Amino acid sequence: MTALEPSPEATTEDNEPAAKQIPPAAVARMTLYLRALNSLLAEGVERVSSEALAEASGVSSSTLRKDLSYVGSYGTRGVGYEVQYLSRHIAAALGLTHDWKVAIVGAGNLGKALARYGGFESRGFDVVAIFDADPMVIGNEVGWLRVSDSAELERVLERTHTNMVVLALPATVAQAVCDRVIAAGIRSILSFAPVLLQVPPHVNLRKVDMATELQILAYHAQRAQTPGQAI
Amino acid sequence: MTALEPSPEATTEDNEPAAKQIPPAAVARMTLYLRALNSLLAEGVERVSSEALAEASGVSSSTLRKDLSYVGSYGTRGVGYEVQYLSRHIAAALGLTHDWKVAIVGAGNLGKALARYGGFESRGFDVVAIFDADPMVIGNEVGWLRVSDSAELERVLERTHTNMVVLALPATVAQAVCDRVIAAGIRSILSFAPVLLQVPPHVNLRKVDMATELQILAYHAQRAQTPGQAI
DNA sequence: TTTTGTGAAGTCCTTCACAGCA
DNA sequence: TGCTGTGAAGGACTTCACAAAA
Repeated sequence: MTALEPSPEATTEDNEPAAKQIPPAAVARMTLYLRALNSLLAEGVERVSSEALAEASGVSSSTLRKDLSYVGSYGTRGVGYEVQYLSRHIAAALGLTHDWKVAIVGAGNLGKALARYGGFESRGFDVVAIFDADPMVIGNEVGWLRVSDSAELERVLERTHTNMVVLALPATVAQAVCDRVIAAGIRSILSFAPVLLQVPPHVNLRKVDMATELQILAYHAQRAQTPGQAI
Repeated sequence: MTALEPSPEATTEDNEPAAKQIPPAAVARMTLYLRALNSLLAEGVERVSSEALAEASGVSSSTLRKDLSYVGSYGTRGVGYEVQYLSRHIAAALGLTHDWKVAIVGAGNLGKALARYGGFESRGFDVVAIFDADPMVIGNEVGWLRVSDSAELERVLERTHTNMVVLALPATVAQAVCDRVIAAGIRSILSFAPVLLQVPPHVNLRKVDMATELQILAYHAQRAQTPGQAI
């Protein structure tokens, strides 16, 4: 029991939850290990060393072993890791045994692309609804779904048991919709809106901004070409 | 060979920032400051304190001031920062004075969505081409562009002076296309393919994986709900 | 007086190196 | 013997706290 905590004492009356915090950087890399493991599994590989898995994931082997040590010791010294066994344990540690129902808010170019993207289902996320406020768009088919009216947001989120929301909205309306989604009880949000969203502490918000990514690339590119440049 | 080394001091006197290495985490935040500053500019705000800009960017004021210190000192003690002036200097530090021509490879759902997304142009990136290998897709209109044949990749990249490429491809073909793009001389790549890409050291690669983002959210969500759970 | 810019302290993450086990 | 698991060392980033400047 409580295989997730490497911490020695299973305290009786502890105010803090037992499971230890995994460093954010390690959590992000876990998803890489999972992807690499599933890829190996598809190739029929049964065992893998930390060296090989690290290379397949694009990290150093010491980083890999340290990361795995946060979730437990599932390898065999002198041998390596059993691919399927390790994959299951990482998935469990990440909470992917849970059923995740995802709703997309915004049926513009990006929202539709996300709804049609096959990569979610295969990794344990069910897209169960997509919303828009535009009467010209409401009711349209997008993949297997039909666009719901944003006015029905709360009702549909509840009916579909949605527990994750993706915001694919223009910056101008993102905060207002975000507030409604949170009021409806959602605590996990992935936003593609290029704007800072204010959320209460119990809500988990992640942001993806494509223009930001290009800007970061620009910095490195400019640096490689012209080392030293003022305005 | 590029002079990327973080050489401590220039041999001559150094009043200027002198192109020092900026920590990656700071570079990422610079894009937030830039976004916030441009937003303030649009509102007609002329001056801003580190406290206010930090709040608008979602960081602490000490982090903001430390980050700004990497690119120079553009504030006035006791007063704050002039919005436009600071915005220009950060843009220059990020290399956004350069003209960036972006090509998108893959005209599926995501590729098309990216091509039609207006947020790139407004932040200094010109989308100049979009490619696909499917004869049914080649020639179709996407936004202001027409889908080019992947077979013409090298020729079109050169003709359009592309210096950044976005890969919006399935995992299976991403590496092959990536290799071609690099052979064509591109050194800045943003990949949306859910696979580890192998690139030579002089190439700058950034990755965005939407399923990964959801998995990270899942970890935090599961943790908030059920503290301690085995497989 | 106000607010920036920055050494120094503190915290978090990565890498090292080897003990521990199969 | 070979490879994992992990304390300890080393670095990188963040926060603190205050001197410097307007």
